[in-house]
Amino acid sequence: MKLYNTMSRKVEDFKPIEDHKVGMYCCGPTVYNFAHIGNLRTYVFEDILRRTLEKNGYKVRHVMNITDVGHLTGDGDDGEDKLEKRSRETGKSVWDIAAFYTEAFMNDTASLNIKRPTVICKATDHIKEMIDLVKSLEDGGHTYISGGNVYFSIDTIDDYGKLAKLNLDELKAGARISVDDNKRNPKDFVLWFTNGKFKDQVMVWSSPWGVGYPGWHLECSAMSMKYLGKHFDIHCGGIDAIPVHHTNEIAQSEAATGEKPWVDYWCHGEFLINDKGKMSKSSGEFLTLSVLVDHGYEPLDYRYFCLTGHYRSQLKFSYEALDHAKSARQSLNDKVASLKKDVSPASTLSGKAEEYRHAFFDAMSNDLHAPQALAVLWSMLKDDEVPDDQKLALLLEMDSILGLSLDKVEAKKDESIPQEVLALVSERAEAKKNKDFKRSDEIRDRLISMGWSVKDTPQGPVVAKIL
RNA sequence: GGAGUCGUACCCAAGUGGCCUAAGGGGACGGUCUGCAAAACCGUUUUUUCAUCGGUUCGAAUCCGAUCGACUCCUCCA
Repeated sequence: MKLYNTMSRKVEDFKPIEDHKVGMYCCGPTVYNFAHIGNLRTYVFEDILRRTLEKNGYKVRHVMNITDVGHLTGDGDDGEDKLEKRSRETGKSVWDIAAFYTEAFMNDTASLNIKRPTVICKATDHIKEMIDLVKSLEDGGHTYISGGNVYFSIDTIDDYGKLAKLNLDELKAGARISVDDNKRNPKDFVLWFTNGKFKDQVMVWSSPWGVGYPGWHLECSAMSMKYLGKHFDIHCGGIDAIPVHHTNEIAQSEAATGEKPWVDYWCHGEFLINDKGKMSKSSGEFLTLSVLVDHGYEPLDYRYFCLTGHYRSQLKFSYEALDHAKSARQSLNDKVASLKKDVSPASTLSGKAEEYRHAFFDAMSNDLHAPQALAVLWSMLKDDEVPDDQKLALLLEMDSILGLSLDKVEAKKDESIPQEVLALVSERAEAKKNKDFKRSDEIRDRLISMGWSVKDTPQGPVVAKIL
């Protein structure tokens, strides 16, 4: 399979460190608020990546962190911890805030049918590992203490910024940001903050440098290496993480272990944007999954919507576009339901079906070209040369990557229809037989007002709940 | 100020030198079917057209340049 590697800026053949196994680390959420649908796009992308790897025969160890501490609202030491800020605003404890939004996040991802990572690790449970990492950096001469904080000195390594292809001289010259006077180099970053910066900081731990809390890049390095080793296959995140977060992770991880490369493949998801540009928690409408649900969409409509664009392209969100995805998914589900009613999935595929199967999985295995794969799916559905039982079998197999829960779509049945409705339907059939169309239309209108639609097919009337 | 991405038919969105007279979905419209609808199925919207202008090439949506427009990053952010 092929994957685009941000480090090389090329699509590369994927070769794992160990045969048939993949270690994959994904930057998780900072749990000070709900995730918006832009955040969630990245987790859908990572889920598709994981499922595609699994489909290609790899056993995937998928690790994701929960950032429940130390994520500052600003750079340097002038920002405020987001959790503490939220705590102050709401009157709840930081621990309650973290627990609440962690659960909300897990619910969101579950409803999007995102597979649960193999390991979910919280930053606050790994302070010791972070301190150890700082210690080894200190032993290696990569740190200095200034203004009460422990900094990583990027001038102690010779390839800082390689992931983002940063030109350090130009950055300095064009720097727009206020430079922290405590830093020797403007791009140096804090490994450990000591206390005394903010009053009433709740989340603090003792360390060799005093009571305080970790810098926010530290957790991903410490936890990924704890669960995946000093060298692992894939590290994922949003593209915004490239220039600062991932750049700093690489710097501190490779400096700490002395091993390069730390990670073989860097995979980044592009942004979801709207008319005004990037979705953000601070400006514009704060679109969460539950807002979409309130508007009458199902979470999987949004998942389908994500699949219609390539993960490395910006995707434009609008309710109109989401409606398209909803309609498409509805008709896919209808197709599956009617196939399930008529046939059982074939145990083997042949001829044309096998060709579609290859086309689909080739598209997915080629840097996750989901839109192409969907096109293959639809062409296959419309192809009369593919028998229905093979269509169903292939759809279900495709869904192992798409994750649209096609396996849970129920075969078309009349079971859950109330007696009252059934009685009206047969009364209408009787009226139609007697050509009493006035009466039959009355009944149809009444059924519609009750929330049921009637469709007259060659096989007789079909009743369905109006959604 | 610096770095980079993108602009595809009504909408979303693939395609990144010849198999493109541009996938797929959505919408709209027309047809079949129907007492009428709905659903389903078929067709049209899509023959030089891929922001505009110019260039390279036997050949460009795809490469190069300019222009216009949109966006992202360099600052917490998926």
